[in-house]
Amino acid sequence: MARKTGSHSEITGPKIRAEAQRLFARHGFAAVSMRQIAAAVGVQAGALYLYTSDKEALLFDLLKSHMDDLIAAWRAEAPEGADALARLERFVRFHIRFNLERAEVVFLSYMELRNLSEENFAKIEGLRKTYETELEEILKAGQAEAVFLIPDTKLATMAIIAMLTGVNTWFREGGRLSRAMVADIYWDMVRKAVGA
Amino acid sequence: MARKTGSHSEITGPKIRAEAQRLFARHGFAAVSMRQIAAAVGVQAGALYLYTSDKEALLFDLLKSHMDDLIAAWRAEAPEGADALARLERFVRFHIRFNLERAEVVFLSYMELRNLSEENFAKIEGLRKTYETELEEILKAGQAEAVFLIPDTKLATMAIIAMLTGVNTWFREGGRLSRAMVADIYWDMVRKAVGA
DNA sequence: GTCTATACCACGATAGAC
DNA sequence: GTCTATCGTGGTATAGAC
Repeated sequence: MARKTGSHSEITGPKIRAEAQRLFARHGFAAVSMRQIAAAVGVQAGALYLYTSDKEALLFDLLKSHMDDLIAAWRAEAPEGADALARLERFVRFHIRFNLERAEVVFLSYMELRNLSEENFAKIEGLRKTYETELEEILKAGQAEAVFLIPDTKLATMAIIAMLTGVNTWFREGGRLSRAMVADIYWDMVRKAVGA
Repeated sequence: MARKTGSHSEITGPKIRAEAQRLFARHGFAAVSMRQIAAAVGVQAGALYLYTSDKEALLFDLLKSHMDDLIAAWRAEAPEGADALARLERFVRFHIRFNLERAEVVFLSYMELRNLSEENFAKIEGLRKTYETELEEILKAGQAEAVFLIPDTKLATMAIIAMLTGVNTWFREGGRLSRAMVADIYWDMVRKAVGA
C-alpha cells in the first residue's frame, strides 16, 4: 500500500472495462452511451477519457484481450504430441468451456465487429483466423493419418466452430444438461461428422 | 393505372423497407438514423412516419416478414411423405439456399433482436422456435426409425442449425466453391453427424 | 403524400476548476 | 483523478404548409 491518496486508477480502469463489457453485451455498442458506462462505474462521463482515448478503443481493447486470451489459453492446453483424434477432442471441449465461461465478450466478438475501424477490424479478424487455423491443422493432420474422412477441411473448420460457438446462444446454467454433458454430446457429433 | 397524382405510396413503402434492411444490415440498427434511411429512399425524414409508426416497427416488420417467409417456404418444400433421411437432406439444402439468398435479413434476424420490445422479441423467438421444431421432428422421426443415431435430438437441432447458418458468415459468391458444392459438403457432414 | 421547419433531447468529447 | 460545465452535432419524432 504505497499510495494513500484518493487515487483509484488501479480499480477504476478494470471497472470501466467490466461495465462496458456488460453494457455492450446487453444493449449493443451503439446503443450504450459513455454516460451510461460512467454511471455504472460511479464516475462522471469525462473521467472515462482518462482511461480510454474514445469509445471505440474501449470496444477494441475488450475484443483484443479476449482474442489474445483465447489463443494463449488454447496453446497452453493443446496436446502437442497427441494424435489428431485426441487433439480434436481437446479442442472441442476447450472451445465450449472457454466460450461458456466468457459468454459476454464472446457475444461481443461476434456482434460488434462492425463498430471497429477498418484497421482494428482487420486485427481482430487476423486473430480469429489464427485460432481457426489451429483447428484446421488438426483436421488436416487427421486427414493425413486417414483417421478422419472430411470432404473439405476448410469447410469442416467453419462448420465445427459455428456449431460449437452456437452453444452460447442456448445454454443456460441450471438447465437440463450440465456443461460436461453438453461437451460430451457435442464431441460425439463432431467425431461422427469428421468420420472418425 | 387508376392514379395519376404525385402519389408514390406503392413504391415508397417497399423502398423504405429495402433501404432500411440494407442499412441496418450494413451498419447496425442503432447506428442507422431515420435521416439516413430517408436520404437513401429519396424523401425527407418526416415522410417515413407515413409508413411506419417508429423505427422499431421498421425493424420488426422486416424480421417478422422474413420468419413468415422462411416457415412458409419450408412447408411448401418439405417432402411430407418421405423418410427421415430424405427429409433431413431436403432441410439442409433448403436452409443453406434460403439463407444465402437473403443474407441481409438473416444477418439482421440474428444480430438485432436486442433492439425489439419484449413482446416483439417474443413473437420472433416464437417463429424461430416453430422453424427449429420442424427440424427436430425430422430428427426424432429418424431416431424412431433407427436410421439416425443421435445422443440428444434437441442439441442436435441447435448444432445443425448453427452449423448451417454459419455458412452465411464466410460464403462469398464467386469463391472457391459454388452454392451447390457447399450444400453437398454440408449435407455430407450433417449426415455423418446424425449417424446415418 | 411529401415538404420544410423545428421541438426537444441525448450524444461524444473537451476545458478548466479543484 | 475526478468534477462541473459546455461545445457542437445529430438523434427521433411531430406540426403545419402545400
